[in-house]
This record gives sequence, structure tokens and C-alpha cells, in this order.
Amino acid sequence: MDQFYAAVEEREHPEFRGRPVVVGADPKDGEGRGVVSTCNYAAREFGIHSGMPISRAWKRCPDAVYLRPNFELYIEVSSRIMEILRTYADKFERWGLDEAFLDVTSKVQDFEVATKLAEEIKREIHREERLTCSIGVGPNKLVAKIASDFNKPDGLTVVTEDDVKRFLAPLPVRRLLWVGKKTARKLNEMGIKTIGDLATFNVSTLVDKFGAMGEQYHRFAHGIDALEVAERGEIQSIGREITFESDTSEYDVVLKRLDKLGQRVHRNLVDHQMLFKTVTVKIRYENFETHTHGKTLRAFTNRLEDLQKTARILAQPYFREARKIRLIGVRVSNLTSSREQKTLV
DNA sequence: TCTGGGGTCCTAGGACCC
DNA sequence: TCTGGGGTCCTAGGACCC
Repeated sequence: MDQFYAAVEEREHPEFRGRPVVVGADPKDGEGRGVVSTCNYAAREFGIHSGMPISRAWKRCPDAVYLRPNFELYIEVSSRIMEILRTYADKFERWGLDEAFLDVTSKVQDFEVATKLAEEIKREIHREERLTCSIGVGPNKLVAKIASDFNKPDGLTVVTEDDVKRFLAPLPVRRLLWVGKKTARKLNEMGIKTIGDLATFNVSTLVDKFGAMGEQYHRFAHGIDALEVAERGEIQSIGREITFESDTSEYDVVLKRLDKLGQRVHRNLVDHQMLFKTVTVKIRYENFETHTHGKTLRAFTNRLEDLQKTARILAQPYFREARKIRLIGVRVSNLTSSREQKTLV
């Protein structure tokens, strides 16, 4: 979906039309913490983009419409769109709230028919939700994903097997799936700027530098990706975290917030009918130094008290030397379903 | 410029077991 | 007196995704 959160907000508020819309943290007249989640194209004209500190966005365009994300609404719209998409696919994989992979192998004989199908999907989503999306068609997930990012908004990019190398070669390595900021920088330092550079680079050097992933990157650069389109299974962890409005060394305040976060995690856990065995606390100091500290209990539990008590104990060692804390979080993992009756010995 | 919040997966070291 | 090999699980940190 194109600029999903911002597009949904514009749809719900016609009065915003034509104005820059920024969804994210509260800018608080330029003093706000947090980042931009999504912004529309009018806001992008001011150089605003997702991930940018909200304070910086404010400086660039104080007159934009600034909104806190309304996840309930986005989830609702997302669910309807996902149901539409599902009907078109042999295999379906949701990818966040606003992206999805569709394996349509059995529905189409060739790329021409696949293109027609993509056009039909775009039409149906626009008819039902009055929102636009950008679609990439390719021989595998990797190529389809990169193709979908190639032409936005309201784009459709088709890359056939024969075109894959020509399509990928000139693109910066950063566009590859799983090549983020850090890896892109390392690759650039090795003189690898484009996906084409990566494709012709010596594999063993890549393996030396990146381990098993080095070989993966090399395959990706050739457009080779054997990953299945598959629905995600059971969830692996549930966590909540918050950044304080101002960094604090009032540890009783921090512990209160930790308890509240524990409550929210617990509520979610119970909704999912899950038990947990591991609790992990996350602390970020004012200098952005971040630590996690976890403990695995002896048995599965879903008791709030177990969660909160363990979290408090785990957080304790970080409360020293009056160091100011920026963020606190708690996560449970090692989950199992509480639906099946477990035999306890 | 001052960096959110929800997640997933991988790695490396260490404890422990047989 | 020096030190195997197979395995599992736990922990902390880091990179990546939306």
C-alpha cells in the first residue's frame, strides 16, 4: 500500500487533501521525541520521510498536519485488504500491515497474464477501499519485492526471468532484501555499490566477511531466491516498550512504567491464549546505550505476578550511578499455547 | 539530526548432559 | 595431567523488516 497510514487518514479526512500529512510521534512544537511513521507525498516534497526524527520534520514543515497513528483503524482497513488479496493467491503471506506476498503460480500461465491479474488486484482495492498500491511481479519473492518498490505510488513493475539481471544490476545494494544500512555501508566500503557489483564479486571474500549470509547476498544479487510464500505460524514473542518524555533517574517511576508495560504484555498474552517461560527487560540509557537482560523460568506460566516480579528483578542492576534512562521495555518469549492441555510432571 | 515501537532471525559463548 | 565429541538450552547483542 502506498504511504498506508497517511493515505488512510487522508481518506477519512477530506479536509487534509492537498496538505502535507505526517503520521508519527507528537511533534510538540519541535520538542517532541520519536519519529515519522508515514507521510504523504506532499510532505515528502519538504524532505520529510519515514524514520526521520519528528522534531526535524517539524523544522522542515511546521504547517503540515501532524497525526498520532490510529492503529485500530489501520488494522481494520488492513484486514479487509488482506482478505481481498488472499482470494487471488495460491499461497499468501502477510508482511506487516500494508504489504503481502502472493504466489499466483497456478493462476497464471505467463507474465502477461500475471500482469493482468496485478492490474485487477489494484482495481479491486481501489474500488473497495479507495486506496492505491504498488505491485511488483517477478519469478520469486525477492524480485517481486524489489520490483514493487521500483515504481511508486500506484505503480506496477513486471520483471520476467529473462529481465532479472538487467533489472537488478544498476540498483544500489541497499535495495536488496536483508541488506540494511549497516550491511550496505560495509559493502560500499568494499567497493560494492550496485547489485551488479555484488553479483560479480568474489563469493569467498563475501563469506569471509559476512559468514553464511555472504553466500546469500551473492545469490540474491543474481536474483536467486528460493524462499516459499508461507503464512507465518505461531507468534514467537510479545513485548511493549516506551521512551520517556524526558530521560529519568527516578527509578520508582521507571518501575511503575515497567509494571504497566507488564500489564499490557499480559493482556495480549491472555488474548492469544499463550503461556511464557522467558522474560526479557530492555533498558536504554540517555546516551542510547541499550541493554537486554532476560531470564527463563522453570515452567510455563501466564501469571501477571510472575511477569512483573521477574521484570523488576531483571531491571534492578541497571538502576545505578544515577544514570538516566531513556527507554524501558519488557518482552515475553519461549511461548506455548495454553489451549492444549499440558501434562505437568 | 538525534534517533518509535512492534516484531523476526542469527550468532557466539557458555553451561550442562551423556 | 591434560582435555573428545555429540547434543541442547540459555543469554546478550545485533541486524533487519514494516
